[in-house]
Amino acid sequence: MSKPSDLIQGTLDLLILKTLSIEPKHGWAIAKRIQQVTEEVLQVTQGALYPALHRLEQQGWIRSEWRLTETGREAKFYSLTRAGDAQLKKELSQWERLSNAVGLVIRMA
Amino acid sequence: MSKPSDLIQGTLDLLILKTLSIEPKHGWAIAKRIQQVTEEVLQVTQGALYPALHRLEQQGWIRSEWRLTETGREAKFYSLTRAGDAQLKKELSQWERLSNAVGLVIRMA
DNA sequence: CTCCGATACCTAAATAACTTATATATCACG
DNA sequence: CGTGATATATAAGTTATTTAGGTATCGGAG
Repeated sequence: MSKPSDLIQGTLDLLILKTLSIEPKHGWAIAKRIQQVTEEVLQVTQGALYPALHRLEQQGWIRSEWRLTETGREAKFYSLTRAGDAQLKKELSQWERLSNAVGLVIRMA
Repeated sequence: MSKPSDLIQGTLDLLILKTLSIEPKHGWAIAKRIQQVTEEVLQVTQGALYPALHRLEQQGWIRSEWRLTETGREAKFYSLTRAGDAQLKKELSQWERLSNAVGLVIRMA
């Protein structure tokens, strides 16, 4: 099944913000979605997930609200704030910048 | 001059190993090379550089030797070991795997 | 000749993000 | 009624980094 290998440090905020930019979701669903989209390459464990969500909420980038899931269970739904959208754009361009730079190094002759 | 923004956490070992796979270099020169190749996007500070070099040497992935630089100064030259070359390949494929996964998330509809 | 900026090495304290482990509770299913 | 999936959460420990120091040599300007 290939080892989990998890995350690239510092990208979790970006992954969460991007996921929420599609539509509001609760924590568990965010993690599931990221794993699904990446074909299980990225594993978002609870110990990383919940602190990250609280971090982002404290920054004012996301906001939460208890609602019912499709399956009728209580869950904390998070949605992107306007500031969060701006932050997402920042983190996206930062990621492009840095990951391209890594690419330059690993492809250097 | 655009903010430094430095590194993606966990990629420094890869950057160093790759740089040394071209040719042996001393620490200072490794840092300079990475900055140069990335057009100053990646900044390798000394506080990150030297501990990383010691880490890699302890793992047996690089080996060191005092020699003279082109400008006639003593410096510790590092070169890749066979194990280091294997490790480089591992880290390269790991990077591809993970950074592609991030790409999937940030490009998801 | 002396001072300064660049080269070259190094370490320590603090911070941040993550991993691992644990805890709780509900729901669906057999 | 017990188990596995859903759902949230925190605590302890690890690790890589940032920030801030410290040492020393060399070349060139003044």
